[in-house]
Amino acid sequence: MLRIEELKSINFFENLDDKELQLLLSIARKRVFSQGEILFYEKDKVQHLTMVLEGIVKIYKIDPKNNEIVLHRFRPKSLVAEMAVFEGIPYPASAAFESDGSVLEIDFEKFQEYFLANKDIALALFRSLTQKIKYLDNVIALNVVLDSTARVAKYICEDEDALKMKNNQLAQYLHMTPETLSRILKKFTKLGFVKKENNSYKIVNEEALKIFFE
Amino acid sequence: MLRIEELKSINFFENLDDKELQLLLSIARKRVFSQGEILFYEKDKVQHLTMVLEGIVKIYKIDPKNNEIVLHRFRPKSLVAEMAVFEGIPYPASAAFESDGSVLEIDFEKFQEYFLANKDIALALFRSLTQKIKYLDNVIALNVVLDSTARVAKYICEDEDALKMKNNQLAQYLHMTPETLSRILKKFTKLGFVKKENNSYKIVNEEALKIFFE
DNA sequence: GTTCTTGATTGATATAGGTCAATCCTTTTT
DNA sequence: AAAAAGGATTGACCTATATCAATCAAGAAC
Repeated sequence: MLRIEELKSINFFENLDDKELQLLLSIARKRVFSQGEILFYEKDKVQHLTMVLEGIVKIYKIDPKNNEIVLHRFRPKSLVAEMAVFEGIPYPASAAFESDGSVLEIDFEKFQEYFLANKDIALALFRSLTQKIKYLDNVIALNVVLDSTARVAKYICEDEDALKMKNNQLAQYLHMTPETLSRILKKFTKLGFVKKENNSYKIVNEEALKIFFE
Repeated sequence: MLRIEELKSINFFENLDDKELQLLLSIARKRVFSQGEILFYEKDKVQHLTMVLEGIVKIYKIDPKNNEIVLHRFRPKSLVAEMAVFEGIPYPASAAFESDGSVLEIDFEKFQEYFLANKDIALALFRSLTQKIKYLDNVIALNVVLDSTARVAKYICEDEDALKMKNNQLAQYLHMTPETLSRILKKFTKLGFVKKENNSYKIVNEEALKIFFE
């Protein structure tokens, strides 16, 4: 069951006193999901303000060819799709758990009534919204502005772990086929920008890669 | 010169009293632009909170082939790139005036100090941010998720004026070449979904068009 | 170790959309 | 009305990336 200690550890609520936390507890509940389960579908009606408590939640859209386009992956303690809640519009994308996890579901009507005037909460909401704009801007910068080669270059330069994951998965992250990714990495190898080392690639010449996307 | 009456007409500030407006006036100034002038460039350092007062401002990115990708067009009384101001990051895109116009430039430090606690202002900022998320989501839905055909279908169904503008310009809005747009409209004509009528197209079968993007 | 399974690579081919050039319409200017 | 300019259309071709199919390689299961 959800306990007050759990709420306290969320920096969103760190400045609430015990009485307020108790109130929050009374308008929220925890829901547990296992890997692969759907949190909501695009176009579903929004029922409550949702925060990831545990696990990774991916937000994605499906294109007409049934490809998943992942807009973002949320880690614990993040609000999900609060924009839709505020605007009273349906979810603009779908969400699914990539690992086991749980969410906090908060009655938004009451939350608004009790907590929106709280300056710390309001500020946290601001930050959460601006974060989201940054994420979306990044999706656009990556997928609309750049071609495949630049996309790979950018992603492997900016995310340490990119080259550690399976090629397969990285390709999905980058919204391209594994074949294309493989060919691009081969090209980078030939150019001496990356190197294959016991079955995984390593960046050799970061500066050269940066030219692709800057 | 900027006068208090002008501020009063902005719904962002509609609930401020005269004293507050005077204060606002003292930390803001108006700047006039003519058509085509640049308001700011991507990666420029953000100097102040900016609101469009008159004219249309387009926000765009440049892809490696030097194509403009227009993310949004702002009409008067909209905040521009407030996200970057809040986050203290450089502008994520460029902005230029598509018509003659003007902006209000507000000293953000002081604005934050004096006005952020104001509940109406805070709410207006929320709405402005959530709006922006919607715009970006729309850019993604249009440009990442849909192919050219679906993009045209969606745009002409959802914007009355789309078919009234020059083909040329519509193509740019849709991030494709005029040739491609022309061919797609020809295809739609052949399929009987649109009809050419004294030099401009008209939608005949909206339902059929919707199938492309829903 | 051998087999099985899963993922990576490679080649051949297909497709969407861009590019270039020619021509055809309109609209504006004279 | 004639000429000039700016768009729109069309065809031919090019390029990036997806798709499909055939290996190939490496780790897991036996």
